[in-house]
Amino acid sequence: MPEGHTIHHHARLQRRRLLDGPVGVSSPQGRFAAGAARLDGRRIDGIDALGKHLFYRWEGGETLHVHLGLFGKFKTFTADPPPPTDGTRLAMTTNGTTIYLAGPTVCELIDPSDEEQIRMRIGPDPLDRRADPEQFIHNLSRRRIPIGAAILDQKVIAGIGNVYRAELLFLLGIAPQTPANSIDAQTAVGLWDRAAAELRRGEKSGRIVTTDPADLGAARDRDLARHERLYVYKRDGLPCRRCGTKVRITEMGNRSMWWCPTCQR
DNA sequence: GGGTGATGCTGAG
DNA sequence: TCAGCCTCACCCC
Repeated sequence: MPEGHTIHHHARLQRRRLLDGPVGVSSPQGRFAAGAARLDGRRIDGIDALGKHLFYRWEGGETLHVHLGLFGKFKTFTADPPPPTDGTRLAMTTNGTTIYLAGPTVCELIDPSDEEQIRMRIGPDPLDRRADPEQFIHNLSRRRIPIGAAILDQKVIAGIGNVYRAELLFLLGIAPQTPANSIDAQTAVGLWDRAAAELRRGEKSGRIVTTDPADLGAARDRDLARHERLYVYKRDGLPCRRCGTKVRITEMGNRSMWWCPTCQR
């Protein structure tokens, strides 16, 4: 699940659940046992999301850094949590809410200089109100790589993953092979604005929906079936929803990229 | 019950 | 460029 919208979604929900009182912390799997022991029983003062990174501010000055990677998942229970699975790295419990974290790439305590380094190496996050779109435009202008590879690079723009990159380029009608530095400023601003809008939409529901429900005879995003939510992602060989051309798949930036050769020129 | 793939990223070579 | 790492849901038998 984890692109930027997921991370911000979890941050928002967990702020609501976890900031109320002392948090019981453990590591059922054991791989975060030492960290859990340090945090157990303390309060959380705040939870920040930046791109695909989560930062938990614990009472006493500790910062917990979590990155879900490809497999990481949070599970939240508001009553009677089941026993944690073998892979549960972190369990947090407060006021009847239990949150399990399994499969993260990163779950570690960091100090301010570590956090500074992480912040230095990621680009502007469209879900961050203080982010500067000019920085994104500047970053694009300095890369000769294809736009399809550039927007997956977290140093260029933070929070975009493989689903959003394919969908955003389709929505903007940009061929993924277009060199990033040949994108004009107006198009780049359009891309930024659309990224922000789509990520906000995904953040609300916790799922990625880029299609227009009205086009598919539905009233709301949530009424769409799974296969109706996206324009091109994983739809290779199927007709483009806009023009009927077969959706293509190409490798780009080590990942599969789906696009419509007619709509994206 | 086994095999597989996935919305990510790093570090070695 | 590529192997490696994290875990689990889903498919097929």
